[in-house]
Amino acid sequence: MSKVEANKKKKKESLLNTAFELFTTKGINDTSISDIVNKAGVAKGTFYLYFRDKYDVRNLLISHKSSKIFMNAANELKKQDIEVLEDKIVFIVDSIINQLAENKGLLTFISKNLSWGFFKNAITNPADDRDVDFKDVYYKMLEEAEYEYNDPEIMIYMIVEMVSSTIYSAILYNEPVGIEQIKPYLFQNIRFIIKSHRGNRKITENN
Amino acid sequence: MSKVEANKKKKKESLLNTAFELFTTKGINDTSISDIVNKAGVAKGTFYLYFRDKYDVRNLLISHKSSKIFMNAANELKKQDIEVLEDKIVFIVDSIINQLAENKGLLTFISKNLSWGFFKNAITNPADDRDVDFKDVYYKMLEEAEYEYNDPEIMIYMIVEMVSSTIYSAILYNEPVGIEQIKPYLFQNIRFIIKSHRGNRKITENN
Amino acid sequence: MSKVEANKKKKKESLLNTAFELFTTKGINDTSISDIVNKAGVAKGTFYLYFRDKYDVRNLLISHKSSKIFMNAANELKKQDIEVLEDKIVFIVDSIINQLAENKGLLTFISKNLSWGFFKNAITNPADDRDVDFKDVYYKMLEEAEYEYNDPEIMIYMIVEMVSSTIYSAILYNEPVGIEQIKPYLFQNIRFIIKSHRGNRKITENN
Amino acid sequence: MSKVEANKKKKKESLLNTAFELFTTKGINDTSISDIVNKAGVAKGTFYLYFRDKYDVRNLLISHKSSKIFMNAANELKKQDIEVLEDKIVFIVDSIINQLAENKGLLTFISKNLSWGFFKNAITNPADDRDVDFKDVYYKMLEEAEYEYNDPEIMIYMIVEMVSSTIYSAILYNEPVGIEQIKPYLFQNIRFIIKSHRGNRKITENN
DNA sequence: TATGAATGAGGGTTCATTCAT
DNA sequence: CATGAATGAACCCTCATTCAT
Repeated sequence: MSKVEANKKKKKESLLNTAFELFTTKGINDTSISDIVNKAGVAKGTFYLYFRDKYDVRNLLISHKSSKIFMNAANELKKQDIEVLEDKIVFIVDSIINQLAENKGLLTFISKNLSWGFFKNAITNPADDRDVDFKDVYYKMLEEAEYEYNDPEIMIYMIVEMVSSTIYSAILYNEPVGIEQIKPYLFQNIRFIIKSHRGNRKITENN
Repeated sequence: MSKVEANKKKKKESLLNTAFELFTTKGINDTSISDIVNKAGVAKGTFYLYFRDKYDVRNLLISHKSSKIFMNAANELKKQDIEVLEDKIVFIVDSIINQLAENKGLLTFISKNLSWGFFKNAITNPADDRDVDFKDVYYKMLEEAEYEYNDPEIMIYMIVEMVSSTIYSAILYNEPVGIEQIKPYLFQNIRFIIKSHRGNRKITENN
Repeated sequence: MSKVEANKKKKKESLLNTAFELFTTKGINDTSISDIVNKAGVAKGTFYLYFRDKYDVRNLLISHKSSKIFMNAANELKKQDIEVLEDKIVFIVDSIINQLAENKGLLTFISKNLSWGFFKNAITNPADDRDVDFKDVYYKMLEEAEYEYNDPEIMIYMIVEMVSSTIYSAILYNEPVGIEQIKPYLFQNIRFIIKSHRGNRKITENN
Repeated sequence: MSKVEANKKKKKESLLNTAFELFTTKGINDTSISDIVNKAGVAKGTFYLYFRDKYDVRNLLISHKSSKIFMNAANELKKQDIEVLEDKIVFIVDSIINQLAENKGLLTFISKNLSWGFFKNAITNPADDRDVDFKDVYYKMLEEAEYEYNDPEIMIYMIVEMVSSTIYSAILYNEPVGIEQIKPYLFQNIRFIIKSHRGNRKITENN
């Protein structure tokens, strides 16, 4: 029984991995279900046992992959000794950018398919146990911060949108300039956005 | 001769309009060339007299439509009596946002299909005589400004990307909040971006 | 399992037969894949499960059909008691001619589509287990012959080309004369070709 | 008026030449009428003023081109001082082979499209004033010969078929051997064919 | 569960032919 | 005579989906 379960999981996993590879290399439009099952080495009918269609696969992949990226960044952050909120967020963004710069297929895939609504949902309702809850991390960071912040959701929205749209062409096409040249401006803007949402300084026991 | 020429223009125009309508309602992936020609009332072969494929149509449409929007904004600006660079740009952005809020199909269409590389090309190499040269307008605004500006291309890139990505979900889904609530933050960020690129004050005859 | 396999074979066979019928009546250029599948009573997609395109079908048909013809001739020869090489080859040619005279569609089809390169390949690399290896038979005949022969490949090439080109218009159009009137000349020429390639008489135990 | 006539002729000529170039390089199946008129620089409708379809063009071209080749060979022969019929025919064949070996596109074109019936018609009913009457030349050669010949039409048929089918793969693919290696066998066979049709020696005034 | 043969609608594209100019 | 815009039938081929095994 457990063996059967394991086998099923393996098959699903294999389909997801194969689909991801094809989506990031050929694009989702040019990837057929035939392509996926052939490469994964399973029968066509099997695909429909696990997924409704390829867009179903895409959604799962985006959730997993973006969650993974964020988790990596969050884990990196933990190892550091950073206190100020701005520094933390910039650190995370920097880590995410670096991961995406290393994996341009993934960047294309996510950029072309990610919408804010979906992102918000994916990141706050983890589909998989191993997926991280971004919202938790974010609000914990805010709690630990020295200041209070107004409209924190708008704040993170602006940051996410600015970052996600800005890095795409810089990483992929070095347009208008390479990602490393964009970073200083980007980080400066992030800091500004955060600062502009800043409220009162919190009164803590330490003060 | 002129009659034939006029007829050709009309036919091409008709195809473009029909394609636009279908692209904005059904999406480009779900729009077939058959759909377009059927709705436009021409034969299938006729499509290929004017366009290479539907992506060719898409590119032309994006160029025309985004140029049109910008032109409207620029014309509005002329009627105002605004002097400061920040104010001018915010005014233009505001006008563009308002136009897109009025035409959500267009917003979807442009957002899903516009890339910076293409935008840059389209807007600086107008395909049509009636299309405006955005670059000209931008650099003229810089010339007239009180200050000099560093890396003006990066500056406009950041603004364009931030605006284009931010307004999408706010206008279409009121997520995370409605566009009117986003605007103050957006404009504030724009002003900050501009300010952070500011160089020396220019020495003019008036000083 | 076996039932499925049998069904597949039947379907492929059906497509091949239908294609053959259409190719020989309408010609390959005027036969579309739609024609084939309609007549065979299968779906269009099914065609592509078995063949790459109609030229793939053509090649298979030529291989099978020409192999079949030759096999019939060879089998007939076995029943005879013919010793001399010239007589053997003339017998085979005669048998082939008679078969083609009986089936003019096949003659047209083969003549219009057979090239020496393809023939050589098809006949020496049988695609199907049931297809005969012409080369084997030929070289065995040479071995059993009383004499040795120079350039046997050129010899058979000349014979094949002369026969194949000569009989076409004689059989189909009685031009310049009917096939029966051509035969004496043809056989005479074959004998001459063979004789002109003759080398030494072999030394056998009987001598 | 004459100028108009000349212009018409020029246009037709241009279409024929262009079609020939395309037929010999891309093949007749892959050449569309659009291709022809585009390359020839005339309007599509113009094509239909001169030809019924592309097969009409093909037939004209085959007549002209094969007539031209034969005419060249016959003219070469005149310059020689050859008396014996066998030598004359071998000389002509050799000349034709050499011409085709120099122009492989033409060889493919003619081989793929020439049938004996058509050849006979084309060569005995010259379409153009400048086209040569092969039959005349042939029968004149027979008249001048030392012997009488039986079934001269079969004789030339056998020769033409054997030559035309034999040289194709030798010239184009060096299969089974190159054309120069085939020639000795070919010429030997031609001589044999002629000899085998030989009748009585003619009684002439010189004897 | 897993298979993969079969389907057939529908996609993009080409092209010979016509005909108003 | 010459043009070339317009046609639309017909082509090849793909592919998501089903279902008997």
